[in-house]
Amino acid sequence: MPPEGKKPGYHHGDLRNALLAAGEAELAQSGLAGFSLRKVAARAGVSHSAPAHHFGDLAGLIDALAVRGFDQLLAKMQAREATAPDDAGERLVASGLGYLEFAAAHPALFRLVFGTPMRANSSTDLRAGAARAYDHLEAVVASLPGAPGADDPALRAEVLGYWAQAHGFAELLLSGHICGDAGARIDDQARETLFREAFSRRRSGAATR
Amino acid sequence: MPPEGKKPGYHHGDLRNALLAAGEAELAQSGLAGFSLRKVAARAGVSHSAPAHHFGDLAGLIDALAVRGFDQLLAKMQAREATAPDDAGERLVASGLGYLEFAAAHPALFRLVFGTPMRANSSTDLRAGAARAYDHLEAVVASLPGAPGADDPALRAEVLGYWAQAHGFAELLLSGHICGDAGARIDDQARETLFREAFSRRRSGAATR
DNA sequence: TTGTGATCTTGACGCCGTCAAGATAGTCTT
DNA sequence: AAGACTATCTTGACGGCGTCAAGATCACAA
Repeated sequence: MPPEGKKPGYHHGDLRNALLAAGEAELAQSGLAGFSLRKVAARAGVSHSAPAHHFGDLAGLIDALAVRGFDQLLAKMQAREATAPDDAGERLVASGLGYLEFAAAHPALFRLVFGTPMRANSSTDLRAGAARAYDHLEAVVASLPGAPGADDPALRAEVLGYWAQAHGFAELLLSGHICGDAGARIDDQARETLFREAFSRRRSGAATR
Repeated sequence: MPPEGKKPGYHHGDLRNALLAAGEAELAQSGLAGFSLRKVAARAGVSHSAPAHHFGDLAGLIDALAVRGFDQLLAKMQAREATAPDDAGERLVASGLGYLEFAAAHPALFRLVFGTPMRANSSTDLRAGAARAYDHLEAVVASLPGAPGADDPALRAEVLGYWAQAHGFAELLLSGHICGDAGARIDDQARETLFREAFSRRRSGAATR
């Protein structure tokens, strides 16, 4: 039976995607702390070791979820850029705001994506997803007036500088180190204006050297 | 028996500190993934539920380790600043390099420190440790020529901008998204020059607006 | 000497990831 | 059409985990 129709009992038909969806739902609802293979399986309505056949082990499921997470992150960035005025600088700011938007909307998934170190044993899918996101950011940075050329190694430093600032801002937000005046969770709008200010203050060059 | 001499059997004498040291050793050796209360207890040579009396539960031990981690992080920043020339900008760069140095030297502890969100239920010790680190960075930023005044809300944005960039760089390093040319782990020296370049490119103001 | 409270151990519980073995259902061959 | 094969999913078991309740041991003070 193709990935259509109800579950006829023993065989699911599209269990892999169902498990990924259940995993995202579990992350969104219960966070990353108590994330468990058995809960995901139960949410999908299958036995506790059904996921093993599709993902191998817990690391495999996390890897697959991270691939989807990277794609969603990139999509958020692009969606935000599409709303920006036709200016390279504004597009870069919008890209960062999309980054923050994703982290705030899916904190557990964001932490999962960047939680497992990207090593040689990571799946090629995951490496490809990360490369897609990086390449997109690089293209945005390269379109800035006065940016280093595509073959200039300084471009890498430039891209990493922007990426690090947006990523650090997102991490500090999720860690609770950037909060409202009363220590409460920061508002969506306040988050954006604060990032805009911090981001453009840096870009205008405040000080020495 | 005061916290001196060998362990006379049943009572340890200084178990709390011994458990904290064992926890750091366990983090350094086995990382954050398989970190377990029982392993820490075993490493300290006590039964599996001895830590409960001193830390309550696993979250309590992690909280206490995070407090020490914040202090070590701040110490690394200050140590690096002490080696910098007497210039506000250089001191800021050195502070960031100390931040990176700590993250690279104690990756699991670094992730533990920023892993658990800082919420209202965090211990006052932890909040104080985080505040000490922030206040120090704020002082360094405030000493920059042309920096906003201590009462100017723009100072906060400025501080967060610098913090976010250093923190993001550290996180991306630990995530393996900043690596050498062949995808291998980046060298200590290469890390520093790359951060210096990314950091100062931003500060010199590369582009529009 | 006799408590008395702090400290640590022992044992149990349920949840976890993983593995081995078996049941079931499509698919392919003849 | 019948049988075999393979992919898929279930069941049951194992050790490790955090946590709790109960008991053992020690330091110290009355």
